[in-house]
Amino acid sequence: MKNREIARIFDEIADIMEIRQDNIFKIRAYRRASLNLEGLNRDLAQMTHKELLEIPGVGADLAARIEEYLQTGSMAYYEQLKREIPAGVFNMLAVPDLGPKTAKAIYDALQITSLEELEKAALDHRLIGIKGIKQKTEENILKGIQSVKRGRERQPLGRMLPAAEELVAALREKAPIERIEVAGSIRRRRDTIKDIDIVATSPDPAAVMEAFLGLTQVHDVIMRGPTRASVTIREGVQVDLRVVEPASYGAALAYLTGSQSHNVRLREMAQKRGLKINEYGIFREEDNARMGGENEEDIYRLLELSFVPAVLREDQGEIEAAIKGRLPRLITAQDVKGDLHVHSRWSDGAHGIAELVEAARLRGLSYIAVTDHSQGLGVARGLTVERLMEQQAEIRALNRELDGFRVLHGTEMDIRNDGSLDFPDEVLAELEVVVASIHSGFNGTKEAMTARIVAAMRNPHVHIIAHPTGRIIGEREGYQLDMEEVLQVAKETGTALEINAYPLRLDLEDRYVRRAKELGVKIAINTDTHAKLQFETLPWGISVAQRGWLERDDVLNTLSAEELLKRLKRKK
DNA sequence: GCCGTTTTCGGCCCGACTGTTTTCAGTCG
Repeated sequence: MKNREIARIFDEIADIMEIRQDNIFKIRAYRRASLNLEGLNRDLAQMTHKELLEIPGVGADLAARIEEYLQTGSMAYYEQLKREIPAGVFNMLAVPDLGPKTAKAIYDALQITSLEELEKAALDHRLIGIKGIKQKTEENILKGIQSVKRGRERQPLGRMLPAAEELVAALREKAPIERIEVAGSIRRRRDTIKDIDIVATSPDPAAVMEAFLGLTQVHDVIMRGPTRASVTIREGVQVDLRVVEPASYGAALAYLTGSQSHNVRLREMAQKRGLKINEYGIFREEDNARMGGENEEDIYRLLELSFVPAVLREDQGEIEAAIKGRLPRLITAQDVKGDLHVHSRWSDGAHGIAELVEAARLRGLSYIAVTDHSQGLGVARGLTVERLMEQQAEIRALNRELDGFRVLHGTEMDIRNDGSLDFPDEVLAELEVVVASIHSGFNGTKEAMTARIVAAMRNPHVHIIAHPTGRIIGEREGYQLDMEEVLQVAKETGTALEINAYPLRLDLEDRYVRRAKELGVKIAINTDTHAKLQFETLPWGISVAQRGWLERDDVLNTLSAEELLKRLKRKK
């Protein structure tokens, strides 16, 4: 998928134009388009010209550049701009706090062409004396180079949300705090996170700042002011804290939650109504009278918009929907009645089926499908046909004893390297829920991997494709897949795709979830539980579903067990 | 370069913090 590449190119074009001191609004246009492409829920390569023009911030010119890149693999305008600017200036922009102005000044003075040369120049104190640079700035540039070397990859939500909640708990303990919340892309539940944003109110803001800077997790202080401080924590992740007056809490929370594009849109709308939105509140332009800001709802109300949940704030059509009052009624965890992907001790799970039932009941579920691995997956003690049938007998016996809860018998069947399935049709016909997935041969070509999944979906007994891309966030990329093809065949065959709620999977990705909804492809939100505590991960999957605009009826396992079984039989 | 329940031309979100400055430019989010 070229979306990220093109987003990066637009951002680099903006960088170069900034160095050239081009028109600031033209630069912003490229930045805005870049942001929106990065968060886009569709594969650019699959979109028509008309659809490209519907992307916020993309007009005729940028659509043409996107198409040029998709067709030729390069963008003439970008290549030309890059030739006009020395590589040295460009390379320096990677250093935090070193922007286009300073980079150009350094280049003009020293003709530096790489970060290595920049580091050497800083160590030799040759930067001092260049316009606006003294000792402190030189030191900061050196620090910045170190942080570039360490790298600052986006981190999995699965690790950053717990880290953020730990910081909030520590702050609550050490300082007087009224309201406090994790904001930013964590609150929007993006699957990867760049930094942690926290907003708080307190009767003693200075005490909160002091407590924050003194937390044991804090590794380095980047900046500190009366209302705002930035630090890095162990993992090299940046944490920003904002402390505001209670009357500003909602405005600050909205501001820090973003996305940036969403906020810019709201501020533009406010402007047209003679209002001004900042992180302190929403004000009337003429006399600066405060109209609201204590709660986020004030902002949407004053703009005559439906309240937009944080998970939707990506400037991907939610504002248009909020104007018309047509936002989705997002699915909640309470809507989910069962879990269709659960492992027991029969294969690689840690608990017996009865224990799993008990745990699922406590979570408020009324059914689970036990889907242990199939025979081909030796490492996970996959079940032979004989063992599968023994398991069926145990589940039938258990169901006779259960009241108000049902165990469905299923399998997580391996899709073999050649696209064939690990159980024959007559065995699959015995099962109530057939989940199929790939566990090996991840290095196949896009065509081969797509063909494997498609072959599985074309089997009339396969109900759900589990963790469709196989990715583990921060550890391994998913295998290559033509997701549009997969989605089309899912629609055609009536096969559901899984949102795997395991925090490091979150696979299907949100943008494909939204595409699935557009096409009418059903989604199952499953925990892939291997130990009973893992039922607790359901909310992670719900967040992905919400980011994909899903409502209750888009999700298979919001049905009762009876309705579900009826639905699943329809495929055969 | 984009965009339009005031506009197809003339606008374009808003503020904090730092370092180097005697009032602000640069950078970031």
